[in-house]
Amino acid sequence: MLFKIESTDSKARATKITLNHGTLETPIFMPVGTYGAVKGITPSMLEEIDFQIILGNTYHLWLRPGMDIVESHNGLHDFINWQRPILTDSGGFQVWSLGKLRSLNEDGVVFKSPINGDSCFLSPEISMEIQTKLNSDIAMVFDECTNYPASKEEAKSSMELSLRWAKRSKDSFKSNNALFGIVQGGMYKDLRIDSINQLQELDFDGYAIGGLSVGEPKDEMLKVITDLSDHMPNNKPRYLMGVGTPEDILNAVEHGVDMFDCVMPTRNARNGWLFTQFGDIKIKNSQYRNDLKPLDDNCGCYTCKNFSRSYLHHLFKIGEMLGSTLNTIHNLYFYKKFMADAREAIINQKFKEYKDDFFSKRGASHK
RNA sequence: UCCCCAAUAGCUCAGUCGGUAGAGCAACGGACUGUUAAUCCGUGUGUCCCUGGUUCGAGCCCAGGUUGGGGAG
Repeated sequence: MLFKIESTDSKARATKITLNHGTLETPIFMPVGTYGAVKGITPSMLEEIDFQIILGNTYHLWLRPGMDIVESHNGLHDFINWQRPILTDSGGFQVWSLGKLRSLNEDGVVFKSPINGDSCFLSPEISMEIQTKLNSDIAMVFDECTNYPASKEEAKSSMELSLRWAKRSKDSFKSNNALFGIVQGGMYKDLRIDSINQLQELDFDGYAIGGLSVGEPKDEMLKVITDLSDHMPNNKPRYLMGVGTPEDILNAVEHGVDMFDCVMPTRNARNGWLFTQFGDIKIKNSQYRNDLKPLDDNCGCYTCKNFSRSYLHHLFKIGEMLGSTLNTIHNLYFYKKFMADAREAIINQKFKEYKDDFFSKRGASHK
């Protein structure tokens, strides 16, 4: 993996990350394709919008279709016909989200498969083995996502377990792909700094901030990001996991984060929530029933260039899958565009103006 | 002409022993942050077909009628 900082504007950075299947230009948003599919949209549409990397998930792909199927395709890229970079999450977050269905010990996590109730076991070593078979360009260490809220003792012991698992992940990872560490520590600044410092000693290819967007208030999330901004290594990519709204993302870019993923543009699209530069549109609302305008006059996406709000309203109301697809195209294009604009603004030393303008156009309710 | 059946929310229908009614869908809102999510959560004032009767009390029982469906001549 090659990493190069091209430009900075205050703490915000524009960088290039070269991986085995291609190069990322940051700040970058990565659409989520948990099961090896970005829901509602084809790989060719993703290429047309020009996404440079998508996510897959160790946990889900391991349970279904299983590694034998992926291996018979020589890895995830051929299985899903996506030849650009892929990042895989380790399964830590998914196992955490199973809640009561799991039990955790030093070795790893025992959980019941939500698919058939089978007892399954996931550990750092197994997660690394799966991710190696998937051949993702970026693998993530197997971590424990700390609950919110958590006492300092709980957050500390969770963070320390994640560190021990990070070391085991690193030790067992035999691949020429990249491996990122994940910072934990709850909402506690000293724990977060301990976590990043100790992860750095293990020397990962990049560092992710985990354990956010788990129900905490926005100001606490932003505080963790700002607490960490001066402690994360400059010469490596920084990835904020699972975030978020456009405003959350730009706030994090301002504090030096390079990479983001979130289900929000794709999931919200399917649920009729469309993002635009002038604020968000809930397309199912009756006010759009006979609205002949596109979602956004200035948007260059396929949906906006060809279809009215009225038509999208109709498709949503009748439950037509084309509505999900057109909405997904629009939301992903919006995310791609505002990230590309942010990158350009950083290169032109105008990030602060860009961000202020973006926030004010979208309205105060989106902070 | 007679017999039988039905009539309850915009639609399709529940409604127990008589105690002034509730589901699904639709409609209208809201939510969604490393996807168990094309998902989830809210919002129901309605001549219970009409008119009488019985009863402390009727969507429910009785009588007559209206409308619709089926059957017999």
